[in-house]
Amino acid sequence: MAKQLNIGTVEKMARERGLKMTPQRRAIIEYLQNAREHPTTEEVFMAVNRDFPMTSRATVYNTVNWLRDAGMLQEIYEAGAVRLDPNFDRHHHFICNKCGRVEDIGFELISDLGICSLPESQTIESFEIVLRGTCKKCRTQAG
Amino acid sequence: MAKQLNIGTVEKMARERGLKMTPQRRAIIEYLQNAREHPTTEEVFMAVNRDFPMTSRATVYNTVNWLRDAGMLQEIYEAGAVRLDPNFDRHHHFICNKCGRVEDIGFELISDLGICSLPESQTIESFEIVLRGTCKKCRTQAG
DNA sequence: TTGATTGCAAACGGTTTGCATGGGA
DNA sequence: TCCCATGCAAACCGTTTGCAATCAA
Repeated sequence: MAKQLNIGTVEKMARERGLKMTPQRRAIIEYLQNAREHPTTEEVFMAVNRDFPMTSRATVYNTVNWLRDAGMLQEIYEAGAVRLDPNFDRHHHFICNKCGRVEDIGFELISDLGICSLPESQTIESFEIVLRGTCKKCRTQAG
Repeated sequence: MAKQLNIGTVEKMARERGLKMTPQRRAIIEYLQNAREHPTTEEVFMAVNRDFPMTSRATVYNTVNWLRDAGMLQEIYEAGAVRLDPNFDRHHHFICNKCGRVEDIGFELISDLGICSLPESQTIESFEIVLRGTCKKCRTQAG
């Protein structure tokens, strides 16, 4: 099972650290745990306020940073703004050159990364593969 | 030989497109073609002005965007600001988790990327591997 | 000569901060 | 009750834009 942002785990973590669960935080986490589109913080802000007014931008940023620092949210740096990924299991990314959509690629789908002759000047702790190309939607639209 | 930002190539490209070479552009390109540290635009601005006052921030951004659009400069999106990479040959990146330093990894040093079972919903045009860990400097300092 | 490029300053968009009010444990 | 969290607005920082003056071709 993939490690995925989950409100139960967040509540446990909050209790352990003496932090509080508020309706705003719950709404943000509930939106993020189902988000498949790697939303920006602005998109989270708008979506949450559609369902649960009023949550301020500052609260969205606070909550997102809190989750990120706790390792429960991955940030993807793209042009313009940071995108959020509730999947914190090891995985890779596909970025569409046309529309900018970011898709998760399961870690197990790419195998045999042969690091054959890296000079030993760095200690490698993790790696991620960023694939770029055209997504299904753009490919069928462009013909 | 790696494809590397080079003032001769830029001059040729400028001539072909009817664009002008100015002292400011020359200074920016000369700095970038020797830069090994993946500078931010702000760092380019400061370095160029140390040697060649006065070049405005706007000019640095214009020139960088022009080179990027011509495919002669790669941008690396990291937290905070975009970093610039005069190496536009295929290569991978190593990012230090401690100091944030970005190092180039030769494309040929990592082989055998086995894409074994990608669903065929995307067309892959390129890929880049982002390695994360501790760089030599931070490793020896931290002991 | 002439249109691309420059410097400047203001605008812009994403993110952070300070502070008084409000609310969860 | 006691802090933590909230909303708001201003600040911040990287980047873009508008404009008049300038300069490479």
